[in-house]
Amino acid sequence: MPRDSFEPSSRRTPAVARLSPRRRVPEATSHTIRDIARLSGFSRSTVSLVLNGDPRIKPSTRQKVWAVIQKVGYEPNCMARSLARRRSMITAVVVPKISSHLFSDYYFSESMSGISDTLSAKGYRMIIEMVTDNFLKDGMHLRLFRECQIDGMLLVGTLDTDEYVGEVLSSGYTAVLVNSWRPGCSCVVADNMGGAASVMRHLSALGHKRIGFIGGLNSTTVGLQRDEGYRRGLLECGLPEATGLVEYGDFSEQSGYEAAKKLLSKKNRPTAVFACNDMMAVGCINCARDMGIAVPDDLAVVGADDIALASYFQPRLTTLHQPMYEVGCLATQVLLDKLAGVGEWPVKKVVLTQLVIRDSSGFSREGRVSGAARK
Amino acid sequence: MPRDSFEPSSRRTPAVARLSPRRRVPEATSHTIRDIARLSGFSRSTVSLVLNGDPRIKPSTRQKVWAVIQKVGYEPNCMARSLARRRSMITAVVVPKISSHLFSDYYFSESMSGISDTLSAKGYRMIIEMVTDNFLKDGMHLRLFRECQIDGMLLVGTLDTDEYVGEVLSSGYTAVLVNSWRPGCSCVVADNMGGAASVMRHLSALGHKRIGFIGGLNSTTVGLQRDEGYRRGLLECGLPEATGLVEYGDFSEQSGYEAAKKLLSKKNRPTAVFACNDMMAVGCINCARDMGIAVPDDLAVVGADDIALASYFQPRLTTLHQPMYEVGCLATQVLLDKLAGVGEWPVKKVVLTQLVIRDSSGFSREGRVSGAARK
DNA sequence: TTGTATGCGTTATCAT
DNA sequence: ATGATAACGCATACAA
Repeated sequence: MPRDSFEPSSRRTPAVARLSPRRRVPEATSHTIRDIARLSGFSRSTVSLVLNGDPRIKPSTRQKVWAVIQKVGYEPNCMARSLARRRSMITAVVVPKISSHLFSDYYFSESMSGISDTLSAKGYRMIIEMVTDNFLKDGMHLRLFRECQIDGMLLVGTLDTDEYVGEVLSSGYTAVLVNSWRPGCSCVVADNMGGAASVMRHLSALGHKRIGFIGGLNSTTVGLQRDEGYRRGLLECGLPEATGLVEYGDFSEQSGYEAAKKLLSKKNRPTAVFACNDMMAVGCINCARDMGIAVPDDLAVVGADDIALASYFQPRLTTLHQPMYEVGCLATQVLLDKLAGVGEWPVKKVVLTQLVIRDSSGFSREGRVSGAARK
Repeated sequence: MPRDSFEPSSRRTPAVARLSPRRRVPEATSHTIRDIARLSGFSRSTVSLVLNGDPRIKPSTRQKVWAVIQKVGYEPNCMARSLARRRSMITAVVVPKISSHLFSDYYFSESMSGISDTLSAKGYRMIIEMVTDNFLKDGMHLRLFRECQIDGMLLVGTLDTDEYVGEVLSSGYTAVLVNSWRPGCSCVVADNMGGAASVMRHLSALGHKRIGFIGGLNSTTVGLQRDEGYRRGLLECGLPEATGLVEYGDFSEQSGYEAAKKLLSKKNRPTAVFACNDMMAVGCINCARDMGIAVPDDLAVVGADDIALASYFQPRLTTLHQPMYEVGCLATQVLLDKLAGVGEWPVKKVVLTQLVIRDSSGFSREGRVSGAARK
C-alpha cells in the first residue's frame, strides 16, 4: 500500500484521520526530503542517495534532484540525520575550568584553535564543556555520549588525578587526550621532557653549574615531564643533583614568587632557574628583583609555555615554546581517523617543543633552537 | 490494533517481516524509552510524561518509573528529543577569527566564559563557530539554524560591515549581538562611550590639555564608541577639538606604534594619549621610548580592554576595563529569555566599564574609578 | 537503478 | 491519569 509518493501537497496522510492535519505551524516552512522527492518526481530514497553522493544514482537523475534542491534551498536536518545515521558529527571538547578565565590561558586557547580548525575542515562541529563541579556531579562526561550522541571526545590538559577521565576511557567511547598522558589510550602531547632537557643544555652552555628548578603540579603531565626533563638535563650535562635546588609551586605567579624566595635565600643559591611555566618564571623574576638580584646578570631565568606575556615582560622571557596549536590539530586528526576507521588505535604522538631564547637567560637577541625529540 | 505494549523483549514488531530482525548491533546497548516502558509496565507516553515532569502523572506512577530509570541508568537521546520537540537546546556562538589565535584574546575569552557558564546553568549546550571564509561561503550562519536546528545564536564582536549579521537578524531566527550595536536587534554592550569619557576626565584631572587619541577600526562598535567617547570627553572637560591629535590604527601593536609616531612627531605634540585598546597603547609606549619620550613623565598613556598584559607591562597600563564576562552572561540571559518567551524583544543593555588606574598615566598605585553609565 | 517499507527514539495528540 | 499511535526527517536493507 504505497502511501508516500503522489500526495501532492501534504505530508504522509494517515488512512483515516484526515480530519486533523497534524502538521504544526510551519513557521519558517523549511523543506524536507519529502518535498524534494515530490518536486523532483523521485522517491525519498533516491533523493537521499543523491544527497549522500551514492555512485549508484544515474547522472541525469542526480542533476534533476540537485536542481530542485538548489532551487528551493533545501537543507537536510542534522537531528534527523544523526538519529537515523546514529552518528552526530559532533565532538565534545572538555577543558578544565581554571578560575573563570579559562579561555585566556594560552595553553588552552591555542589548542582550541587547532581543534576547531581541524574539526570544521572535516565537517564536524564541536561543543565545548568546561569541567565544573556540576559537570562531574551530573556525570556529564558520559551523558555527552549517551544523551547527546557525540561521536568522540577530546580531553584537554586533564590531571592524572581526574577520575572522570578514566571512566570515559574505560567506557569504550572514542576519546583522545590532548597534552596529557595515560597508558593504554590515545594521547598527543608536546615533548616537554625533551624540551626541558634542552633548556638545561642551554643554561649549561651558558656556564651555569647550579641550576635550580621551580616545579609545577606533578599531577599534570607537563609538570611531571618537565620535572623529569630537568633531571635528565642535569644528567646529560654532567651536573650533580644537588639538594636545595628544587621547589614546587602550582603554576601561579604567586607560587613562583614564593618558591623563588626559598631558592634564592639559600647560602649557596642557584645562578640559574628553570621555572615549570612562564607565570612562575615571572614570579621568580619579580622575587629576584625584590631581593636585589639582577636578571639575567645575577640570575638566569627560563620559563615554559611561551605565553603572549613572555615577549612583553621585562626582561623578555626565554622560554620553552609549546606548540599547542599543532598538538590540538594532531589530536583531532587522531580522533577523526579513529572515527573514520583508519589508522591504528590507540596511538601516542609527541610534538616537538622549541626553546625560544630571549633576554631573561642572558641573551640579547631572539632565536630559536629545536628541542630534542623523544623517539 | 495495539502492537506496542506486550511484546516482551523486542522492539515494535512489524506484522509480517518477522524474518529479518532489523535491529542493528546494539553495541553499547543503551536503553530507550521503550525499555523503560516495558520494564515499568507503563506506556511510552507515560514514561515520557514522567521524564518531562508533567503534573498530570500520579505520584506513585512517577516513583515507579523513576525507579526503573535510575536502576538501568536510562538517558534520553538528545537527537530524538530534539527532532520530536523541534528544539535542540543548542546555541551557536559565532566569533570572528582573528589570526588563528582567536581564543587568546582577552576580549573573546572572557565573553566565552560568561556565555558558557550561563548556558550550561540552564541546560543548554553551545557549539562554537569561527567566522572564516569557509564559514561565509557555506552560508553557515543560516545553515546552523536550518540544518543543525540551533535554537539561538550569539554573535560576538561583529563588525558593522559584516553582511552575514544582517542576514541572520532579518531571517527571523533568534540572535543577540555581544558587544556590538545595531538598530532593531538585541544587543548587549559594554559602556565604551561613557568609559572613554571617563578616561578623558581622568587625564584632564591630571592637568593634561592636549590629549591625543589613537583610534581603532570604526567598523567595530568598540572602536566607534570609544571614538565618540573621546570627543564627548573633550567637550565635558572644556577642551578644544584640536587638529592633529587623532590617528587611527587597526588594534594591533604595530599600528599603535605607527600612529604614535605620527602623533608624537608633531611640533605641538600631545602630553597624553588615549589608545583605543591596550595593544595599541603598548605600541604607543614602545614608540615613545624609541623617541626618547618618558612614560608617564613626559607622556601619559591610557589603553582600553584591561588585557592580562596590562598589569605586567612596564609601565603598568592604566586602562579602561571592559567587563566582558558580565557582557557574555547578560547577552546569554537575554537570548534564553527570548527562547523561553519571557521579557521584551528586542532589548538593548549596557554594562558599565571601569577605569583601572595604574602607572602609565602617572599614578603609582592601582585604583578603580567607576565609569559613567549611559542611561 | 529506483522504490518500498521500516527503523532511529522521542514527543504530542487524541481517545479512553 | 494513562494508553495507543502518528508525527519528527532521514537512512537503508531489500525487493523489484
